[in-house]
Amino acid sequence: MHDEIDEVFEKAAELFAVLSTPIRLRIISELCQGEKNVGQLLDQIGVSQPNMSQHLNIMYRSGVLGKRRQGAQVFYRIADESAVVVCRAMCTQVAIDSAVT
Amino acid sequence: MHDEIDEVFEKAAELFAVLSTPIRLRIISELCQGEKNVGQLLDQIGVSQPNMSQHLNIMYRSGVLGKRRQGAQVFYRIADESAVVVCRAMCTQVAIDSAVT
DNA sequence: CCTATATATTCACGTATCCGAATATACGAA
DNA sequence: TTCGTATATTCGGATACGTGAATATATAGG
Repeated sequence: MHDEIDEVFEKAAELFAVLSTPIRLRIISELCQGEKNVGQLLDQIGVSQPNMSQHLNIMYRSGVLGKRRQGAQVFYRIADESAVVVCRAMCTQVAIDSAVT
Repeated sequence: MHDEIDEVFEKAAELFAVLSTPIRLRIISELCQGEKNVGQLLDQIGVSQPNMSQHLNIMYRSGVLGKRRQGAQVFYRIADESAVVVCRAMCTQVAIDSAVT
């Protein structure tokens, strides 16, 4: 029983870690507008191409993003909508706190 | 404009980082049942006393927890309910995914 | 004041993370 | 096949994180 709970906490913690850098939150935010390829994301987010690739890979492996190859390009999309819900909740809360302060 | 958004992402990412270890999620879970002092938390969670103190301090400084001294003991409580909402959402999602798998 | 208990802080170490630079792979066009 | 573009991987260093051990502080009771 406690093992299962701990396992849930373990996985949840890993997912929180995936969301714990502003760059990845920005990527999620961009992809909320719909599928985009790596080049398009690079245009929007100030980050080197290899670094972008690494962030995308981390989110892909964690199941937050999905991807699809089309010719030479790779399009990424939100694969786990619940992650978006969690991000929205957190960002909304932070924004409210900032506004109040 | 974009600076403010980035600032929100920055702060949200920091909060996600606070939630990115299973021990801290367990602490939050315990404190959802109500205020507890450090000794009580130590009884429930297998972690050394100094380590517990550090995790509590991290969550306190980030605003997730509040604390109150009563004699020799210090009682911690949830201070940011929205963090709990976010945790619940994440843990629920993870539990559902596990169940489906 | 002295002691015991409760909690916090410091230090040192191992490990993970992030990033830049360089390189590698995949695909389309010619 | 060769070239150019798109994306991925690897490697290195710097920095941050989680933890245990030792120590420090705070409070209550005698």
